[in-house]
Amino acid sequence: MNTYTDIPSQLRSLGFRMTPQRLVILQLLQEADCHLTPTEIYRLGADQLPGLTETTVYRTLAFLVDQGLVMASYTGRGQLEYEFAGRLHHHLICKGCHRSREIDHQPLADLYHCLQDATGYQVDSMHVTFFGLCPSCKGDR
Amino acid sequence: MNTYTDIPSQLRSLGFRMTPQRLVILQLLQEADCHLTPTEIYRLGADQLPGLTETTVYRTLAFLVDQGLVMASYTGRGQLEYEFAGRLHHHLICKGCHRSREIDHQPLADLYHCLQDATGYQVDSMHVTFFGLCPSCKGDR
DNA sequence: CTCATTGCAAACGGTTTGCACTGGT
DNA sequence: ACCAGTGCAAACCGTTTGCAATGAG
Repeated sequence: MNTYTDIPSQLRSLGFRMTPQRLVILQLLQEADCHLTPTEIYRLGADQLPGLTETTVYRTLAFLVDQGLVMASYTGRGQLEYEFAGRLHHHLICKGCHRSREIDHQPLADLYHCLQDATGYQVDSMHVTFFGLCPSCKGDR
Repeated sequence: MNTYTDIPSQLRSLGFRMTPQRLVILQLLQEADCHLTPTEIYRLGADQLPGLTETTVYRTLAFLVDQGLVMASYTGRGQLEYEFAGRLHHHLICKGCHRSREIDHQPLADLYHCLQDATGYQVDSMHVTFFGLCPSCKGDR
């Protein structure tokens, strides 16, 4: 996976530039322990880098996803959410409190192979989101 | 599961009403062999029932999801997609051509139990979408 | 007749676009 | 100096809301 420090040179070698905006957004995503929406990234980013615009946030996120540095997922909050693509893992979202919990990739690995064999698809979305009710919300319903 | 014909009385017994709008939208979803977006449902529905509005489509879909008659899912086309909640199945979406393919529920059943045991969550999202490349798109990349 | 449901119009919020300017290399 | 990347403003599009009118029961 990508360590943080070699990303700038990695991008430069491909003809891209490392700008303050990209740095701030990458740092935010790397330091966050949860998904962030474009709006959240814009608010947090504008604190550190006044003048940052939402346009740039969207363009930067699309760029980082293209480069495989960031992953997008939909967890039901209405906006896509983004996170640093560091580690293979998945999410289990509570429909009650919207809190999310990580799931290790291992239990899904077999399933992926099984799907590939059965369908002929090259299953490359290594990020799956499940929905359910967490233990503390289970009682409420 | 729900057969189509008993839905009207099912809703009436709960104090709701069966309107032409709800009927048309239910029929569309039941006859479609794929997911439909609110916009698609509006266009198809307005053909059969002139005067139908987008507002009504959105409200009706939310209502049908509440009643458990319809399921929503996000497949990456930007809008939520809806389908009749008849059968337990999942989807595998091709990132190349956006065509989708059904996956039987069986291979995932074990995984759900496994997740429930490991996390304590009551996993109730019985609809998962995977992404990948279909056999014919695999060559293009 | 009543109240759930609809239509209309307007607001809303997230996202995208065009274009001139800026700043990384 | 060049061109990738940004800011700004406006457009865009899907979705939601308020309110009066409608029509299913």
